[in-house]
Amino acid sequence: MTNPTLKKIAETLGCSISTVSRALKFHPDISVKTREKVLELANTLEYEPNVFAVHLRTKHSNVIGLMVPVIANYFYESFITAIEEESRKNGYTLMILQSANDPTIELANIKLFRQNRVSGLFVCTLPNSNNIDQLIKLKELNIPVVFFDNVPNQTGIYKSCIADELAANIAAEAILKSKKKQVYALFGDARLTTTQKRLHAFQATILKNNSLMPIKIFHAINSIDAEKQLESQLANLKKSTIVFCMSDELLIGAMRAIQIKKLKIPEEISVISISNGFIPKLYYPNITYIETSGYKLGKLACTQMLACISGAIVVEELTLDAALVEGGSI
Amino acid sequence: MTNPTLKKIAETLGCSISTVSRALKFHPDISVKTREKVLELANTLEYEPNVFAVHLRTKHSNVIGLMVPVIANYFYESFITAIEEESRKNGYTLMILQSANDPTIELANIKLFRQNRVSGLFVCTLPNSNNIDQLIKLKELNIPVVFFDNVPNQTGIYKSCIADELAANIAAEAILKSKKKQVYALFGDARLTTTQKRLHAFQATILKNNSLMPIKIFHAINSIDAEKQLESQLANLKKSTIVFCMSDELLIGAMRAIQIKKLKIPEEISVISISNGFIPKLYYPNITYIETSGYKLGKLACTQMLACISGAIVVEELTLDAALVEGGSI
DNA sequence: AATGTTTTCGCAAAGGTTTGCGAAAACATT
DNA sequence: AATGTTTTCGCAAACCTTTGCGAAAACATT
Repeated sequence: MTNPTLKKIAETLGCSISTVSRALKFHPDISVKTREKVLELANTLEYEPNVFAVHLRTKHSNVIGLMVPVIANYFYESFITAIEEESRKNGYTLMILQSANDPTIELANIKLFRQNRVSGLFVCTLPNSNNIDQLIKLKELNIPVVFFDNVPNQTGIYKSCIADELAANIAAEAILKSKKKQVYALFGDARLTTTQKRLHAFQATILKNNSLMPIKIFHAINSIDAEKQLESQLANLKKSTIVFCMSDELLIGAMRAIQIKKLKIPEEISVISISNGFIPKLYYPNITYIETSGYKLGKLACTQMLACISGAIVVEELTLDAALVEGGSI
Repeated sequence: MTNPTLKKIAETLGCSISTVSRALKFHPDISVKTREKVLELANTLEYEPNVFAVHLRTKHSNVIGLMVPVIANYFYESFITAIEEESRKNGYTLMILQSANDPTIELANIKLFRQNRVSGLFVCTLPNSNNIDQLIKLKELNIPVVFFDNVPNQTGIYKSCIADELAANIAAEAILKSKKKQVYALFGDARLTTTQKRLHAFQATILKNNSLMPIKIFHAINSIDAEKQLESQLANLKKSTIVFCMSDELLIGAMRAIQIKKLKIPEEISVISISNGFIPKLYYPNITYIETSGYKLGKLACTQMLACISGAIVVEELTLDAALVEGGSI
């Protein structure tokens, strides 16, 4: 018998559907004797509740949505890993969609999440997103939304963030402490809130210390861009130079430029980055970095999400700690 | 009005539910006049069909399942990226689960996929999986399963594979051509079918050429293991040595060992790897590699899956091409 | 006007589960 | 035996959509 249902079990057992349903969930109304009978038949038939019917009745599925610009990214993949682990542990499954850096796709994905009545949604918005309103409207449908990484710049929404400011501060302090004579600081897309936060905190720390360190700020949108920009600077490299990268993506580009020039780290050039930790350890000496773990952020965001779903009172903005991990690159 | 339904629209319009349903899908039975009325109200109310009800009725959801040991992996993430793209384009959403190298979780995940009546399932099985039968049984429920990467060693199932043998052959030929005096060949977990295939083809090619090249074969289960094993070999490095890595994971470990020893590539040691292409380009000179694109494999597997779902006759085993990408590491 | 044809729409069932409420059955109390 | 209490279970509605079939309404033909 394929696809056994409550009805079929009831019919073969000569009892009602509701009895079967209740027996299977150990409802006290059902006598032990009939419960045993039901359980036995259900087992041999390998009965499994039809999730579609359950969803229809309960009006929600145990699915958590997750949208990222791209999956194939050192940061997002570790975030996703954490979310998947926690979701599974808590009886949820994960619906993952990429917005592919396209606001149109982003909007279509939001619609999909809405139609699927996800129990909650993790979103990293696009830098050029125009769909924030649509996301906020999900609250009306009782779908909690937790923003992470690139979060909208407004209050009244749930956010789980890297300690962008703290990380940038730590980086700036490490750079000041190094007393290098030239700093090249590579930042990402200026439209991203993470970029803005990191840049602002970075500059603030430098200023606060009244440092006369000559700092050149660059904005690069990807690793190739970073490589090119740094390469042109390295043409006439001064002694005692340190390169700062605000992300793994940029670090990759910077490292390529440095390797092509055959510069020895840290003798001829120093490097420091904000990173997940994976990329810095590919090189030797390991690159010194300020850790911003996507995995830990995922765990943090999950606590926020689960609290939201359970209806608890939730802090709007959670921030993950950041700490310096010494490599040998300074 | 929250959650507008056909019923509500019908009531406010004073017509029947079926009329509304048909009007919304431009059924010819419905007159233009009433259709317009329905459409207008549905628009202002932002009506969206309740997917749960649709699923219950149609007995399937447009969800494709995907199970990998871990998401955070250079190969899988690109595979996932491709699957997500194609799924979205074809109106499917993706349900991603990790088996986390635990057969128990793998089994639980299979159950989840079954319960959710996924339209199809992509699986990379675990090396120590004992759940192959469960996966094959899904066929009875009309759920096509496409195995990829580490595929079971049996016929009668759908597989999308890297050209393991071809890639290993190309690597072996490149190594033979290099005429190096010592070869260290790093292979992965011996229980994986990919490892077995690559090792076998590698050795066959070497043998076929009657080469007297001294080759040392190693098995490493991860990058740290690879690093340690290679490190002990590099202690007394002979001139004219080449290192082969059958995967990115191993390449990372090998490169760490090489960098720690401060060996210059390719002057003091040569490197060649089978890879996705991302890791080899982090270094300079770029590591020469035989490309096995997870992204392309994803696209290939999707064609197989979509054909299966549509009920077409499908070739059981698809194999992706492989080609040498020259870096400067030999 | 009577009959035939087409257009337009509603009834009702099906898909499977859950649950409030009521009823029958079993048992206990006087 | 009559009444009260508890145990045990079934009815039926609700969740929402889809669709075969039949019926009413509108129109055309003779």
